[in-house]
Amino acid sequence: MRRHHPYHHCRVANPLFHNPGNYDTRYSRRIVEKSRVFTLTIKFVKGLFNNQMNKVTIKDIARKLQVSATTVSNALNGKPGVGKAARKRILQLAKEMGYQPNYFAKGLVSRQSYAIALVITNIADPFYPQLALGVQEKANAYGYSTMLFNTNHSIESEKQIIQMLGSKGVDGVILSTVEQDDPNIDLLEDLELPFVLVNRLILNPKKASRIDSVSLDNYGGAYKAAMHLCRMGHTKIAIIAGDMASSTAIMRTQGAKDALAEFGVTVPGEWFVVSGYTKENAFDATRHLLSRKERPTAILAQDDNMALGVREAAFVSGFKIPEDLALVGFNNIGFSSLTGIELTTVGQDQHAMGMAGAEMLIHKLQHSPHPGISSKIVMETELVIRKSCGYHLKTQEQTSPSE
Amino acid sequence: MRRHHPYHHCRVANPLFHNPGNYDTRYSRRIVEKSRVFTLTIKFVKGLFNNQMNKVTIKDIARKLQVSATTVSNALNGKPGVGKAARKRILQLAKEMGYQPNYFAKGLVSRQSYAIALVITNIADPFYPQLALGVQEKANAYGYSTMLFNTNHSIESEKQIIQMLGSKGVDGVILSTVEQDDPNIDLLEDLELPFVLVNRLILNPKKASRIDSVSLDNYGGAYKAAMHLCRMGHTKIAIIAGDMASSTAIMRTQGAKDALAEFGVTVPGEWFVVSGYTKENAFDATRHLLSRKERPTAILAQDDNMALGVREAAFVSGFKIPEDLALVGFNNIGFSSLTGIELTTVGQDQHAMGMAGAEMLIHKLQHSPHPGISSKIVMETELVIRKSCGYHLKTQEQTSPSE
DNA sequence: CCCGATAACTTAAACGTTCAAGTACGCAAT
DNA sequence: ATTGCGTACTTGAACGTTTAAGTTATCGGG
Repeated sequence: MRRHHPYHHCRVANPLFHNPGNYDTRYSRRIVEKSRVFTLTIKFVKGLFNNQMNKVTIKDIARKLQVSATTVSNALNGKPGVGKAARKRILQLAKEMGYQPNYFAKGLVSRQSYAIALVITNIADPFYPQLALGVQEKANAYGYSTMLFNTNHSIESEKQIIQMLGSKGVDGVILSTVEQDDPNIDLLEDLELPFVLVNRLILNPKKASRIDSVSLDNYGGAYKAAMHLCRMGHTKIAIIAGDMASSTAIMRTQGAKDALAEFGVTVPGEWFVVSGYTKENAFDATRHLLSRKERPTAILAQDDNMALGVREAAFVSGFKIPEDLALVGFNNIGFSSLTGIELTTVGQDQHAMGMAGAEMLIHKLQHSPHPGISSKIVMETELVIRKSCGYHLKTQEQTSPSE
Repeated sequence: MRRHHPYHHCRVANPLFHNPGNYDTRYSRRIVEKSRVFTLTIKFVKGLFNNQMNKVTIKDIARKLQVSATTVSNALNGKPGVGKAARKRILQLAKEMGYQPNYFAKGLVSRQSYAIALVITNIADPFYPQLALGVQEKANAYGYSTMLFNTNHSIESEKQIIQMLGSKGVDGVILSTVEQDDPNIDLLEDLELPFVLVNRLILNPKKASRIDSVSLDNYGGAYKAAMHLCRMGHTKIAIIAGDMASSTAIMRTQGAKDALAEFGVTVPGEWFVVSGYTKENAFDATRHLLSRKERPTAILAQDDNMALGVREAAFVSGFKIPEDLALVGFNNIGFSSLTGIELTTVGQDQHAMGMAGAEMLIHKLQHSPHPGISSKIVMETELVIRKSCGYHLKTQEQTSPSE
């Protein structure tokens, strides 16, 4: 007996086995292009559509109970000056009538929205969801809600977002800037919008003392990672950076170079590549890197996403990881621990970072005018050694020449 | 020459080579526990800390130009009834003084906040970031901002969020419910908060006709996936579901079972496992499944995360994928295409889904009272065949017995 | 018995905007 | 010259809440 439904003839799309080098972002792109939506609009009858919200206000409650609006307000907010009996009746009736305080009226007089904005480069980067979750959990715990904005690494778009926030009524901003010494920080200061930086650190000494931040010990993390490669005997090491504009990239580069310097290793110019922050960018950069005559034996990618791109490029170019090429990433995103990937990387706790950022901002909002104090949190990193660096194959480590 | 800095003695943490079976979420947990933060508080001098915002208002502008507030308002909003010269002067001065409209006052009278809420189960699930991005991009394009909330699969927490939203002044809600027939949908209706469902579909016919949604063709996707396994000759197939409460899981299960039924295959009770939505849940479930005497030759995981858990469990139990066990996932998250993972899965376009949801909600908000019309969008899926199902090893397919 | 203090309440203004209803004025048609 | 009308503008109320400054009534102490 044959069932009838629309999926009977199941189409097999883009069978990758026809395409053995299967690292392919065009693949996902193809899906995107192909995805169709079909809409069906259903009519139904509904008695009367009541568009205007017949919201119950404080005044409605006051009228019904023959008291003043102020008394109702005080009762609802647990303020003194309301008798026990009256308070009880008011709370009771408010509940019955389904009273919901009007957010706008409240905000208009109190000048507080209990909303904060989280402005990051891109929520689809696996680094950020955990951070966003941390921010949101902590904010919620304090009664704040969180608005999310993505700058897509564009200064211009960041500027627009911040300007918009100025009149959006958020109490404060948690920002992961696009660039080191981002001009939009000045904008935030001009707008007198309280903010903290997250995953970024201001290096400019003129501003640094003024600006709160929760950052990562990127220097130390990269130092440890590079040190590790040196100890494994590598001297031909390439670095693939996302950009050189953010404090993150600057510190990671510095940390790596300082570690290498201790072993007397330097990275030649053509082995220091600034590729952009995506897997695809790193893929292209690595293919190029590996096509030359002189090849590195190890690559430090400044981000796990990029490391995954390096990995794919190595495979496509016919190199094995770690046998032919050692690879170290940064961030310890969820997938780097999977069997077959086992990426050596530098770990941290994005969730805690988000929580710390939110806590810091809200503290600032609530205990506002501690003039002249700024605080910085720097979070520890941890080198997570897996198989992509080949450590499990080695029997003996090099020691630092200086030790 | 020895450089001095705090990272000289670089600690190597948790070397996984001591721990060969390295699938270990305790691993990341350990990092979380270990992550320390160190705070340094820096004092600096700042002239006078001006806490109260000396915001410029419409009245300030009006006073300076000797016109009424209404005229200023009209000029700024591009409304008619303002002379050319006056309009120009007003706009000019507003810019000079850095006028920012007060969001609360505006909202109080217009009853619009131009903010929508996106309520999902968990932003850290790789399914959602792309969706959130889509929502946010579309919302921004219409001048709306997006608030993000996570329910963590808890009905209670979802309820609290929605109740809070009632007085938070959002114009509408995009919701990915925790459960099929979620009681909080009634709550949203009671609060008269416009909403659309995303990644969910209401099956209950009494409510379905009233509720807007953007969902996935989960039935069709699962059907295709199961069909594929059958065509490859599998008859011993297990299904690992996240839950059986959401429409997603219900439809995926139904689709798979219908496809299997066409080949006369049924899934015995102990091979249909409801594990929970995480990689770890699926890992445990699979270990249990594979420890029995009678084992399936293929597993349908209803989610790529879970499929990755299945994969790790298979490796730990000593089985190879796809040789010993075929594996199919669902969602086509970014990492399923990596070399060495190459998960066969069902793809879709989360970004487009988010855009469609936002578009639908905003349309609803702006053309509000079309009484008696609800719309549903069902998005297509696509079977993405990679290596985890063993298709690349096969030479011949089975044909459906009914064909 | 009166005074001052405290508690329970009320009044009215304020927050910054929009909106409905007005006024004033110039200009064209009668 | 009067009417009518459109344009440029003003006035005052309204949105729902909080808050400062009242007004009563009650009570205990001297």
